Amino acid sequence: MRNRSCVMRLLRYKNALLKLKALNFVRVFSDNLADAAGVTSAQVRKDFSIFGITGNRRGGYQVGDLIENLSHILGKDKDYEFIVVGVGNIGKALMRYDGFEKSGIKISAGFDIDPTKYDPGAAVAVYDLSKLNEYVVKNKIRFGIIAVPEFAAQQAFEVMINSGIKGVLNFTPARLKGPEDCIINNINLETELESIIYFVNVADKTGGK
Amino acid sequence: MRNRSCVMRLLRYKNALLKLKALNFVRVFSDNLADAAGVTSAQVRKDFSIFGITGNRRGGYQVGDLIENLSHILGKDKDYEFIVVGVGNIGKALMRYDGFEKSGIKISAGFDIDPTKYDPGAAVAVYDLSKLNEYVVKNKIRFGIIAVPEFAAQQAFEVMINSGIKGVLNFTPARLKGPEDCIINNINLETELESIIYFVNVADKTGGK
DNA sequence: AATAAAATGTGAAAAAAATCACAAAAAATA
DNA sequence: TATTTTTTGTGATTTTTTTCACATTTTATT
Ligand SMILES: NC(=O)c1ccc[n+]([C@@H]2O[C@H](COP(=O)([O-])OP(=O)(O)OC[C@H]3O[C@@H](n4cnc5c(N)ncnc54)[C@H](O)[C@@H]3O)[C@@H](O)[C@H]2O)c1
Ligand SMILES: NC(=O)c1ccc[n+]([C@@H]2O[C@H](COP(=O)([O-])OP(=O)(O)OC[C@H]3O[C@@H](n4cnc5c(N)ncnc54)[C@H](O)[C@@H]3O)[C@@H](O)[C@H]2O)c1
Repeated sequence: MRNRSCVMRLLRYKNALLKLKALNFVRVFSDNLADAAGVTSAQVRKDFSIFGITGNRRGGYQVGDLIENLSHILGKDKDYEFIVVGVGNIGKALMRYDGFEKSGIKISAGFDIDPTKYDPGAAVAVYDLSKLNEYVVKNKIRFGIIAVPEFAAQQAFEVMINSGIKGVLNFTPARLKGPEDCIINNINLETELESIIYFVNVADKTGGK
Repeated sequence: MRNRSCVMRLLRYKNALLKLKALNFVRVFSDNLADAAGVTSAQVRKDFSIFGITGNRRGGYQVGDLIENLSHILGKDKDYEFIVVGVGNIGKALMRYDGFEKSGIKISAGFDIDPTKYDPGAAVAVYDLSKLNEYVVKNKIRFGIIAVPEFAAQQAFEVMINSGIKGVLNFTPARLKGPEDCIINNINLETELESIIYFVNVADKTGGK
């Protein structure tokens, strides 16, 4: 099934393959990909089977072909632009990161309501939130990142949706409500840290110190 | 079962409950929590059932009791300190964030190999990586965050493990290898964005025009 | 006090995901 | 060319997770 975790695995396979390709690998086996992605080889083959990706019995898979196949399935034939709403700690960290390019992702602008954040001349320009609609429509942006304080998240989201954005990565703890056809991925750093605490505490109790 | 997604849900319930408490709510029903966490009410009750949390038939749950129960299960009776390794874009964003306190989380120091990052006098001090062991041992730190470049991730991880750290949040795309008893949570922002692209593209093709 | 209404708690059922296991194909070897 | 070895591809099986559905309990109402 084309569920989230399956797609996340495909992305991991693709990243592992890109590294193998950089090392001039030509062939790869499901076992290798399994190790790289932290799953079983049967899982790798099953995932490929679901998406109709085939290899060569006894010969494994051609690295180049596999990357092409996965890139096509994952819609990464071309580059995609994201905007960031909320140019604070997280927003800035994302805008300054130079590693997205190699994944075909570009952060093309930031938006904020704090005038001290505006910087239309920067490498990644920062504009007033009121300019978002115009910018998104003109540049046909379809993806955005929400990095505003929690209380402003739903409002920022609605501005984005109304401008035509179809997919967002939400860093706030808020659970956004919007149209069915908008994809929302949530990252909650607090709960990530809290879950680590939980599992370490459990290991302490059971695994015996 | 006490698996990751179940624990993540409990954390979401707890966060929703803290907000309800702030609004002076006394009672809450599984339906309310379901809405807040984006799951079904049966899921909420099943989760509680697994952990032996009970409410009052017809009367729902007492907000205060529930928070206490969940906090106990989730091991959040006291505060926990994290260190950050790699004080770059992401590392700094985390160290400057002032919202962790309310979850009982404190980022107590940062470590880097770049001398220009050292800042022992800062609100959250930044030290040379070589000081990590001493600091972690002395302060009995058990949790850390990895925000170094990918190539340095495994090395940084090993320094942390050897100092006694038991749980890490890893922002690099690297798949860390270490002892069984160390908890590793991975956040891969690239694949998060890429998966959004995938699902929006799929929705485009199937869902409509 | 009897009846009705509302919400929990949980086994049973269903759905989803992962693993197994092995025939089929391809390559290597004899 | 025949045999052996290796790895894929996938139906069947198992495991895990979620949902269903309803008896049970509690509160409210008459
Ligand atoms: N920084 C972290 O490490 C961290 C950790 C956990 C969660 N978060 C969450 O991520 C989000 C962002 O955190 P942060 O630390 O970057 O916050 P921040 O306060 O540093 O930045 C928020 C930015 O959003 C801007 N803003 C406020 N309202 C806005 C609006 N309506 N439209 C556009 N911009 C607006 C502010 O001017 C500010 O620049 C928060 O919801 C926070 O809860 C952050
Ligand atoms: N910033 C983002 O938005 C973003 C997005 C996706 C992924 N990531 C990943 O997160 C990680 C951090 O990204 P960033 O943008 O913060 O990087 P960065 O380059 O801004 O910061 C990395 C820091 O780590 C330090 N460092 C290098 N080697 C070290 C070592 N061995 N020990 C201790 N410190 C060391 C560097 O001096 C630097 O200060 C990277 O692995 C990156 O792939 C970041």
